Amino acid sequence: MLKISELAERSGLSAHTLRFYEKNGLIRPSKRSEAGYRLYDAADLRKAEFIRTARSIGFSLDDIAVLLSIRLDKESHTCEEVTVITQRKLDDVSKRIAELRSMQKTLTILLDSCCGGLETATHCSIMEALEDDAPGIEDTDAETHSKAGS
Amino acid sequence: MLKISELAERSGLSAHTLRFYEKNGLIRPSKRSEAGYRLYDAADLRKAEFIRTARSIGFSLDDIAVLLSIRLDKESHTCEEVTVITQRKLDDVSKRIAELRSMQKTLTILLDSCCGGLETATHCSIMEALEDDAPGIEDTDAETHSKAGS
DNA sequence: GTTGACCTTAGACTTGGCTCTAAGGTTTAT
DNA sequence: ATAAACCTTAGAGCCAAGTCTAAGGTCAAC
Repeated sequence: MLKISELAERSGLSAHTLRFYEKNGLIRPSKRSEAGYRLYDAADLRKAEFIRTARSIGFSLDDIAVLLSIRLDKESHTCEEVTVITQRKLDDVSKRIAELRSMQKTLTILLDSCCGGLETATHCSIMEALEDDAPGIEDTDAETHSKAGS
Repeated sequence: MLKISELAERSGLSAHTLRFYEKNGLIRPSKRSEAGYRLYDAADLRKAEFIRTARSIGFSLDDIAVLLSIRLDKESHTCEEVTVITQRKLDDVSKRIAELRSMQKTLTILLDSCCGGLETATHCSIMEALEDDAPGIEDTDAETHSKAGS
C-alpha cells in the first residue's frame, strides 16, 4: 500500500491535489492506517492515472467524476454516454480555439501594421486601431460571432 | 455629461464593470455631480470604447492599464513598447491555441475510435484509451511544452 | 528521547474578471 | 408627497482547479 506522497510521486499528482480530488469525490484511498494515514492500492494508482490522463486531455473535474462513475460499472453504461461527454468537450475546445484564432488574427494584423520601432507612439497604428471600434480590421469578430450580422 | 448608466449603454460595458475598472485604475469620471454621481465626458466615452476594444482582442486589464498610460502621453512612449505588449499577447494566444489544438486532436481521435452506440461501455475504446498513459495517441503533448526538453 | 520527515484536518488564499448585494442617498415623474 | 428609477459605497460571491497554511499527530532514525 502507498502513502499519499508515494501515490503522488507515482501518479504525477501532488498530495495536495489528491486530497483536493478526494474532497471532490474523485478518488478515495481504499484503506486507512491505524493512525489515519491514507493508504492506496494498485487500483487506486490506476484510478489516479486515469484522472491525470483525463485532465491532460482537458476534461473538467465534473466530467471526470462522470467518467469515473462509468468506469466503475461499465456494464451499466453505454459508449454513447462516453462520446456525449467527449463530444461536448471537443465542442468547447473548438469554440475556444475559434475565439483565440480570431484574437490571433487581429493581433497579427496589428503587429504587421506597426513599425515597432523607437519612434514615439504618436502615430502608432496599433494605438490608432484600438481607438476605432473595428481596429483597422474589417473582420475582428472577436466576441462578435455575428457572422450573419450586417 | 453622461451618468454611469448612460456611459454603460454607449460603451457596451455595464455600470458595475465601469466601477470595477475604476477601482482598478483604468477609467475615472472626469467629474462628479454635487451629489457625488459620476459624470463622464466624450473623452471618457472614447476611453471606455478603447478599453472595450482592447478587451475584445484579448488584452488583460493589466495590459490595458499600460496601453492607457501610453495613450495618455504618446510622445513619451514608443511603438516598440506597444508592439512588445501586443507580441507578448500574441505569443500567449498562440501558445494557448497550440495546447487546445493538441486537446482537440486527442479528442477527435478518441471520438473516431469509439462507436458511440448504445452498446455497454465495457469495451469502449475511449475508456480504454484513458486507462493508458498516452491514450492511443503518440502525440498528446497537452501541457508538455517541452519542445526542447529531453 | 528527540529531531526531522512524514501525515492529519479545516479552511483560507490565489488568479482574473467580473457580478452582485446591502444599505442608503438622489432625481424625476406624477 | 411619494414611488420608481436612478445613484453611492464597501465588500462579498462566483468560476475552476488547485495551492498553501496552521496546528497538531505519527513514525523512523540516531
